[in-house]
Amino acid sequence: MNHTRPYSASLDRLRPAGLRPTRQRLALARLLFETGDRHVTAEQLHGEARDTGIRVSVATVYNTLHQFTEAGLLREVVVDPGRAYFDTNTSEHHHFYTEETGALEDIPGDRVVLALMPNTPLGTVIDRVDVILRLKTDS
Amino acid sequence: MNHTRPYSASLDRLRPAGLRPTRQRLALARLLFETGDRHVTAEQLHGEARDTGIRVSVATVYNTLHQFTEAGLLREVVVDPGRAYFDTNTSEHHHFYTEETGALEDIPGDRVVLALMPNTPLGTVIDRVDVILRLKTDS
DNA sequence: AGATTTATTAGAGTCATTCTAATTATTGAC
DNA sequence: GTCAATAATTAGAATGACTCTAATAAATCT
Repeated sequence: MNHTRPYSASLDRLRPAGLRPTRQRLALARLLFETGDRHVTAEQLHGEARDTGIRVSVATVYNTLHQFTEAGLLREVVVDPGRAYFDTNTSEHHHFYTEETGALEDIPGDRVVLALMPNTPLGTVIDRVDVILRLKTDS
Repeated sequence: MNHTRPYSASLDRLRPAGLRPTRQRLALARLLFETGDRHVTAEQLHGEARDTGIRVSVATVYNTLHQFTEAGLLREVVVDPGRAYFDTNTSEHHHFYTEETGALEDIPGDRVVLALMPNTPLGTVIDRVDVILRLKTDS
């Protein structure tokens, strides 16, 4: 970590996305991107910001997560009807999800291979392929 | 369709699940299972019941969908953070989902083949594998 | 039939998320 | 740098999907 220009990496992410480097966006970008790949909910991120002494409203956390997703900096992962997760790893990969605990993690490397590509319904094309391995604790 | 004993098929579904054959459950079962495979939300099913002249509360629609799912008569499909879909096809299969329209449909037959099985995290086993092909309308 | 158990219900409550309209920050032109 | 123009942030209200509560009603058991 470079403590002399702590925001420069985040700045470089926002600029090409056409997002003004506001105090809130820079701070949230640091929380999201400076500790390796991670999965967060809006509530979690808002809590972390609070704990780090950053004053940011819930609305801004939601706005920022969606703007980052649009800009390709984040990817939304749909595993739970009722809460949205965001993944800082935007490369092609899949997920383990443990419903009981809410734990969401990337499936390492190329451990999932899809041999597929059915014909899509008329007038549509594939936008994304999501594979979720739903886990339960073994009893 | 046998119009002389219109509820007998539904009855036969409820009995083994240990669910009392109430007026509401029988009516909802008919809506769900008598028109081939389908995908519904609670709101949709409640609307259909209303339109068919069945008086049933929202709470009961939710209760019934969850009880049917527990009993293995339905399967929940998670594609949208914010609304739950239920699928009357409980056999192993996967889904197309078009976010723009909310359209959810089964992927026919064996058109998806997963070659996988990564090691799961310690203390867990795979409960279910979900594959969602997210579609967009081609422009 | 009467007692017991289980379901249903209306409406209040909750939770994640989005909206609104007012305030504040950032930018671009001078 | 200053100032207007533009865009972002905010608190709090609003929404939407779902769950809970505790009272009533229906199904089952004896």
